Amino acid sequence: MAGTAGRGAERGTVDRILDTAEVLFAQKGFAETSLRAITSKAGVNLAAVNYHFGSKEALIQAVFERFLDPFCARLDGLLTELESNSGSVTLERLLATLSQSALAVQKGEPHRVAIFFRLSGLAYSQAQGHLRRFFREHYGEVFRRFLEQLALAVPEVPPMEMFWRVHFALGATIFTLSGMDPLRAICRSDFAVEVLPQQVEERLLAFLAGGIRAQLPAS
Amino acid sequence: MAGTAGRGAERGTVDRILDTAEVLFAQKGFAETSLRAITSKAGVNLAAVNYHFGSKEALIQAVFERFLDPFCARLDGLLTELESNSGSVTLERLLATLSQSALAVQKGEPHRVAIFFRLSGLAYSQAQGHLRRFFREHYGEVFRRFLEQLALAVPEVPPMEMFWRVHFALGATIFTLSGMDPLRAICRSDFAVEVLPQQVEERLLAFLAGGIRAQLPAS
DNA sequence: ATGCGTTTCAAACGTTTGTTTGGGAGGCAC
DNA sequence: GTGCCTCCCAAACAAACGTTTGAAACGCAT
Repeated sequence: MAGTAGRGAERGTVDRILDTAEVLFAQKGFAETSLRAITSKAGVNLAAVNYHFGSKEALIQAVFERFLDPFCARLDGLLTELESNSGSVTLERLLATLSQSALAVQKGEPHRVAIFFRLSGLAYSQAQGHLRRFFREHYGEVFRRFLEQLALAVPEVPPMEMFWRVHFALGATIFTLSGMDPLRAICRSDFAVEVLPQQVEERLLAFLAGGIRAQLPAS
Repeated sequence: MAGTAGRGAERGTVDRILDTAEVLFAQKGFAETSLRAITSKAGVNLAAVNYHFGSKEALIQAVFERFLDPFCARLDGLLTELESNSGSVTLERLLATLSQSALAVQKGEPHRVAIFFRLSGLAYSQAQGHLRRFFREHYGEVFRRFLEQLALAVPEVPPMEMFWRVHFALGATIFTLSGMDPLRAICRSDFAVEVLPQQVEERLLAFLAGGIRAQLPAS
């Protein structure tokens, strides 16, 4: 076992593995991506993965940590900022905060946003146990605080109704953004229009706000 | 190779394989489910899969066909019914039609609805090529007709905007319903309330209608 | 009973998988 | 130099995978 961070000098083995793994995982899924595919494309030895990370499972978790740690740190900061200006948080502002946190952590590489959500979608549908637990333990607290602010912003929606609507919104986000590139390609061929990721984000936020504020069902 | 349908008498090998495969695929994903796991749990010989279906890929497609063929047939019928009553289709009615089609094809086994959507989600995120093509070729036409009716029901949303909102809605649906059971469990422990699948459906439809009709973004 | 097509079976096939091994560079302390 | 620790490498490992094989068992018409 060794330190999990590159020593700061030139791009080291650990980072080359993580960079390649996140792309391949996003393209083909976890089980469908072999360590040999990762290591050969990264230009490192096959044994390097088990040496630096311990196992394939640990590598998968490391890939997520590199995404989620800065994301949650950023979100955490923005949330405390919002909490200090008490009372005046709108739903739109809250959603924008969320997407800002996601965008901010990908410095200069917008295509990594798609990878980020693609991986999240895979984690949600493929995670048998170890990833689910990992998420809840590491990032559950920030999520709970976000829900608190959300209840404050939209008090007319009762808690349990909000619980479900948050998951509907989560689904729409992950699902769409994980297939962002193919969808933009369809849009290009069917409507002859080039749609920027930022415009997709605007559209999505409008949709989510409408859904969360929707009229309550009869029951 | 042989006929792909059981001969009508008692539950045959082919059906036992399909029944087991759909459950295991939904639980663990396609790549993570081995033919040995399927055949041993189904109580049939390992070679039976390759004998009756030809390959694992063909088995996956067969599982989807058993779900989607009746679903699309049902949806197709309901659509032509709506098309005859020209002009007066509301968005809510259209969404209800969709969910009716999904519910109707699972006679007496409501838990299969969850499996159905879980598989759809997996197909969307794991499909590398063969499944995507398969869907587009077999069920693209019905989908196009549904979009047509949708544009008629909500004319204030321009086509391209609607394109994105449909995929947002698709994401919310597949994502949530594929994780329906775990979410209901959380709801039970956090709110001490038992939520029926039908109530989830009502909530989802309200959310989707709100999102699709949401105010258009500034851009 | 004989023959034929269909289905089942245990066993083996060749690959590919994640992981482990033992040795050998390279850098730094002493 | 000698030791020591970190890292890299080619090779091998055992296990699991999808698929194929050839023979046995079945159903059914003749």
